[in-house]
Amino acid sequence: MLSRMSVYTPGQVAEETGFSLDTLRYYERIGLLEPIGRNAAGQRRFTQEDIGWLGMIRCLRDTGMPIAEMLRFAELTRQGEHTIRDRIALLEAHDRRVEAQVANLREKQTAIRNKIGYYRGVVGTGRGLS
Amino acid sequence: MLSRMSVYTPGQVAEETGFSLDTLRYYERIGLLEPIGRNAAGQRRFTQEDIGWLGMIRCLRDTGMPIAEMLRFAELTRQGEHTIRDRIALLEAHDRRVEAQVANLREKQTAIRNKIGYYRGVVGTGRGLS
DNA sequence: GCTTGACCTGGAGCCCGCTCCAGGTGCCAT
DNA sequence: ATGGCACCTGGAGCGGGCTCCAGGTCAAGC
Repeated sequence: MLSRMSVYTPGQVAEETGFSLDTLRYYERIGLLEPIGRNAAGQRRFTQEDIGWLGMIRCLRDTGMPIAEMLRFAELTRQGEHTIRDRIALLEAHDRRVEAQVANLREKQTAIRNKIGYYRGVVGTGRGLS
Repeated sequence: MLSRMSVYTPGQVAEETGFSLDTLRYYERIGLLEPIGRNAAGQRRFTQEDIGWLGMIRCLRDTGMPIAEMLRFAELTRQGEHTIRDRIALLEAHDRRVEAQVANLREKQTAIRNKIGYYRGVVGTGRGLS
């Protein structure tokens, strides 16, 4: 415990973010994370900021954004403040896709529930309807 | 137009269901569809029932069910009415996963919208906050 | 009778997003 | 000083779900 100055080992970050060690390394390799700081021995030490960024990545991934587009977002972010409007546009477009996703999910879920209801009717009466 | 007796060519089915020709053939190959009827020339002719089943497949796929599990469902269906309770259980379990999916999507979407709001604040005031 | 187009088959290939591996280094506790 | 463990690297491999291809068959229209 020599540093309470908010750095985290790969293991801790994996634990906290739910990404595997391999995935964290992979994301750094492809440039989705910018190069993570290292200690004297060459081991990664993540900052609070890295973890925040990983939180964003987690949101985008979980909502189905492909890596290529997350890379685009990462690049914009690296380019500084003059890209904020582009970032807003990107996130809004994504938000719309998420909305569509939810709508589709709900629609299909309704159909599945209808099927369940139909099956219940069949077992309920003890005789097949189709 | 020799048959109005409800059979459909692969092209028509692809059109209607949104599955590609290759995907339809693939699904038949792996047993997700049972063997599709053929005309004299060996070309597939889908029935209304086939199309109905494809509708179910579409629901399950769009809600993220893996093919392996759809195969299990297909197998149960083929085995007849005594598997209906199992089918209900399978669909209910899936329905719960869909519910969780939607909840997760909504949660992440909220975070994304917050980020958009934050970015708006930044461009709005013309000065960065982070 | 010839072209065009929709279809057929078996099998190879592809993309995505990781995941695993071998071989090696360094820190820490006993 | 020795063992164990967390970590390192570059590169290969994998699983899921299609997608594409070559080479061939038939049917209908010009």
